[in-house]
Amino acid sequence: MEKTAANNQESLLNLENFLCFAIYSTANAVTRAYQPRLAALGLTYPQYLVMVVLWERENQTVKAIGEKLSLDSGTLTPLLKRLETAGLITRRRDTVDERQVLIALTAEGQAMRAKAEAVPVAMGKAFGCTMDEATGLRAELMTMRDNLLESIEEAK
Amino acid sequence: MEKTAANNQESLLNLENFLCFAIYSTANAVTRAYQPRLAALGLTYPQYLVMVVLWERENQTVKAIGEKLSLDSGTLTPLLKRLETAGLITRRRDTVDERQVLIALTAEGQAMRAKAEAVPVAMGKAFGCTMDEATGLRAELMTMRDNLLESIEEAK
DNA sequence: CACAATTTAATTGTGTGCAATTTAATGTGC
DNA sequence: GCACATTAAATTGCACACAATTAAATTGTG
Repeated sequence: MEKTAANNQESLLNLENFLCFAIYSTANAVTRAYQPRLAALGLTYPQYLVMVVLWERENQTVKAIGEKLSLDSGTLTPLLKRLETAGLITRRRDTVDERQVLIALTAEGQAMRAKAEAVPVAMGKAFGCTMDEATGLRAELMTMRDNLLESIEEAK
Repeated sequence: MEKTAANNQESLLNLENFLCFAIYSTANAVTRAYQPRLAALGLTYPQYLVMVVLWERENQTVKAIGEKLSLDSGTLTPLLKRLETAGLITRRRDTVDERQVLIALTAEGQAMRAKAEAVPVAMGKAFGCTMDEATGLRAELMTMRDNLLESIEEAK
């Protein structure tokens, strides 16, 4: 047996055992798998998530969107500008609190929702798991995500 | 009850129900959670994964590393150049097949392994799950990843 | 009410990811 | 043995992520 391989079976530094890599690699695969269907709408995967948040409720601030998606203004500001350029949303300063920027859907942005409904349906098959498995996995992941975010806060 | 919210309970377009978002968001949290500990080694999270692959076996081609991490040369080439600049690896053309580039560890790259052993141990707590939960989740995610990658290939 | 602390976005800079293309080397079919 | 396909990296261009900083508005406090 090869020495290096033997060492690694005992080692914690084994990619095969990395939960973090499983998450990382699956996330990359998700983005790639969605890409062809979202390209038909002219959206990237993160842009699609922002649109989903806006289809749930109009006139949200950048901060509110960021909290739901765990993204900061450094990511969202340029992304939202692209959605604005694409004619899907509008951005305007809140007249009551001018620190805030309110994001609203244009008619085109609203209209896209109907087409977007087909995306999760089509993608369901690609995941290759049952609805129950998906529900369970989602819950486990969200708990883990919250644990990770908490540990980041604690470290500050 | 608000109309939009009521519609969304029936809708598939509900962020709360998105397995893909749970994966995406957890992956972002993983990268952020690792960052402080990896910064002590001078590595980013993807750079750390490349180093893990190289600690498992020396003298791998860019392609071999890419297959293990599901990353292409567009991502790896600049990343590997940075690791080379940092003095952790060497890059040299295979003399037998000059299309290939072989990546090897420097003494410094080898030496970093000892420090890196502490990272998974420290991160284990941040995930907030048992070893068994982690093992099960990892297996489910890797299966799903393979399903997604397969569906991408089929679409071609 | 002055003024420091806080909050919200935007900006800057670095490092991924990935599609698409290019370049060079190797295989292959005839 | 030579055109043609295939393969491996590199390159180009675009869009995230995120740390760190900046700018402007609001809040809190004495």
